[in-house]
Amino acid sequence: MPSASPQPRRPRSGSRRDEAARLAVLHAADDLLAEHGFGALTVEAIARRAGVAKQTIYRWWPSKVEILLDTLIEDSGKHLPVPTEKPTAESIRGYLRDFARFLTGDPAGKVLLALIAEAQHDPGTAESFHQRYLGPRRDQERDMLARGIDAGEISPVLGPDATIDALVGPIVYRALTGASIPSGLVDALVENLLRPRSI
Amino acid sequence: MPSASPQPRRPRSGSRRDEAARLAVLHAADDLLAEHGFGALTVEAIARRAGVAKQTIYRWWPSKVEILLDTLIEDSGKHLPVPTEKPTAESIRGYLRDFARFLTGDPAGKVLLALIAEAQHDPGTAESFHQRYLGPRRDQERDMLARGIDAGEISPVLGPDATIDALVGPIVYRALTGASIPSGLVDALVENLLRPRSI
Amino acid sequence: MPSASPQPRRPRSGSRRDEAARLAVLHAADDLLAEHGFGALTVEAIARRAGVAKQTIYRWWPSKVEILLDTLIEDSGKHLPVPTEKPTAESIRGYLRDFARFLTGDPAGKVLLALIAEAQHDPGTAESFHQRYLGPRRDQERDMLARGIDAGEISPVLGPDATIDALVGPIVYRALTGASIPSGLVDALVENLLRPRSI
Amino acid sequence: MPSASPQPRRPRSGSRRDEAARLAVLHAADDLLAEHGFGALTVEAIARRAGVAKQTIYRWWPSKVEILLDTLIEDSGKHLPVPTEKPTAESIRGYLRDFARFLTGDPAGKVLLALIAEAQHDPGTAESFHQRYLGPRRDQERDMLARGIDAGEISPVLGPDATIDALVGPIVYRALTGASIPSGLVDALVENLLRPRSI
DNA sequence: AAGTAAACGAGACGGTACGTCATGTCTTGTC
DNA sequence: GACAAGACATGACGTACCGTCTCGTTTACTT
Repeated sequence: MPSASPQPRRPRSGSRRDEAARLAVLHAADDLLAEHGFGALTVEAIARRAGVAKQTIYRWWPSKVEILLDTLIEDSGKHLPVPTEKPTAESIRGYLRDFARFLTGDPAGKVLLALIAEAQHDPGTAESFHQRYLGPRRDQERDMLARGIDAGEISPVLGPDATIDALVGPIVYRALTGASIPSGLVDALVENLLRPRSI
Repeated sequence: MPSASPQPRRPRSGSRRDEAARLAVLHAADDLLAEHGFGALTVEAIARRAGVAKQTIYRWWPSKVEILLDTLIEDSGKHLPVPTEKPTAESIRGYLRDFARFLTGDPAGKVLLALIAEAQHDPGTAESFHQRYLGPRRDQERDMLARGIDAGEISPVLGPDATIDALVGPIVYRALTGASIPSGLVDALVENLLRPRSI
Repeated sequence: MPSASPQPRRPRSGSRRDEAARLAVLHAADDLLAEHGFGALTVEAIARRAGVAKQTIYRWWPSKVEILLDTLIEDSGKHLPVPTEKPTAESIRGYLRDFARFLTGDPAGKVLLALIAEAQHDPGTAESFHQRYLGPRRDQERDMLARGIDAGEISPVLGPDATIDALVGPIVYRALTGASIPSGLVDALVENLLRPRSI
Repeated sequence: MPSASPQPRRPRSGSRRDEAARLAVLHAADDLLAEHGFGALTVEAIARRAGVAKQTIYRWWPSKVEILLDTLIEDSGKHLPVPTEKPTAESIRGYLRDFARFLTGDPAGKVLLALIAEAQHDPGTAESFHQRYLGPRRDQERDMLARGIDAGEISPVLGPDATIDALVGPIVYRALTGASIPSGLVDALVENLLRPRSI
């Protein structure tokens, strides 16, 4: 269970990091984003709502984006795990449906969308977002696909990354444009891009 | 060809809008975004670079987002027209390839990505963006598809909107995550989602 | 009856000055000062309330101070004439009492106070204020005093200007500090500074 | 010797007020008024010249008028103390002469004139000016007078406040109208309004 | 138990941008 | 040519956050 923040830090003396403050910041950020949108997500507002000094935030997070990344990594690990066993076509379809539900229904989905957005505005965010979230998750998804291919369950018409983008892209795009994601769309994507051998 | 700015406004007397100022603002915004990123795109910076008073900007645009929308509408009309004649599978493939090139190569493509991003942060932007850009363009794209179906050139496996999202989504998603868009991806999407009757 | 504004102007061709506009501006300025104070007295507000274009104001008055001067000269000529006949000690006392009433009661008195104030802030105002109002009025007051001395009615203990300042100063000062001006004060000043021969 | 600024403020923790910034603001305001007049006295200009952030000014002073009041209170306490011992007619004459010199010669005198002026334009200024400057000083002056009377040194022909206004009014009025203040004027006022028993 | 050092709340500070207002100049079309 | 209308460049307004920097207080590990 690695902490998302910089270093565990084992000081030779003195106080340790205040876990209550860390959680308060994370929750305050989450709540502010959910309740008032990204525009209201300022360091000052987070500090105010968390009952924490600004300095405490700056001490542990280089930017508010990293706070969001911390919450996203934690939440998406819990609410949207990449299937690691029995990678059938069916389980992949299930993962994509969960992903659609996560994006449109879960508050943490809003965090993901906000980070995709912020990455367009700021190169530093893009860098961090890839290294801490997109990259690791993509690795897991590639694994999932590879195991499905090995098991003869699927036979994609595209290379691994292109396949994932072709599956995930429409879902993300619809979420970004505020559209709903009908399960028929997911099914059709899986049907046509993974070509399960059953056909 | 509707003007991108608020209202044509034909006052019975008094000065008319200064076209030079309008263009200076549009170009300043474009240039700032391209050169220094969205973070540097402040109303003050636009005014400074355009040699224009802040008030002149606020007089004609409710927000900097509308400035970007104006440039996007103008530029994407010029650099990325939706094919209106002979809608063959081939011309649709061409349109999508142009779209990919627009997103990754054209400065105006960055504007589109920035607006998608900003729409996540601000509901007002989302609203405006849909009404002034996404909606009208989607209408043209639906038309293109419909004429292709009528001509017997294509036979999509999904409904019109879902088809477009399935084609465009992966392209946009790769652009948003900073990935290149190989033409093989576009070809495969067209191949598998439009099922041209020639197969 | 000289017009207070620049020149009567007898243009060889074209329209003449619009008297209605001139009066509208004067009254608007007066009303705004009376109703909302000097802070609300902007050229824009005057134009708005007078139903007049800003340019019309700038065409005829170099600054809003000159507008106030125009109204002050007109009003103080009407409401507070310097006694020109029979300059007895009594009539001088009467003039000073009228002056006190003018300053504290008449809306035009507020204009005078506002001009004294504005003259502290702006040298141009000071210059104009002296030449167009204070100077001429002081000349009349000096005349009044001189005729009183000639008639043997009064015998001031100070020179003419110092006498007038010693009489007028306390009245103005109390008005400036928002204090009332009891008639006893005026009487005592006259009593002790003019030394009427009756004593 | 009460501090001129709002509240001493003794927060239980956190940074204290930066005395250097406070002085820089006071001096910047003084200097700007002296060098470029009231028109140049903007909060932005003060901040610029003091090398201080605008917010620092707004944090401690509700308006630029209060800055001037702070400097006036400090300077007039130093350069123009009200005599507290041996209140002879002579010492009162001296005080009035000092007052005249203060108004026409001392930079802080310009501050006093500017505040009298600004009080005409803005009721808030008037209120503050009375409570923080005019009132307390008037109290001291009344004391001075009362002790002079008790000592049998003077015997004014008017009540206390009227006497002070009759003495101070002409001095202030001449300063406001840009006139010099000859010592003969002060002497004559004292002579005729205080009736020292030696006559 | 006393000493010490980091983390903490509070918040002042120099900045930058916000969106609004008034300035004085100008241009356009009407009378 | 005067006028109403109003666009324009300029610059100050007062507010909100930014990220940095002290302050004292608390806390927990030394010694």
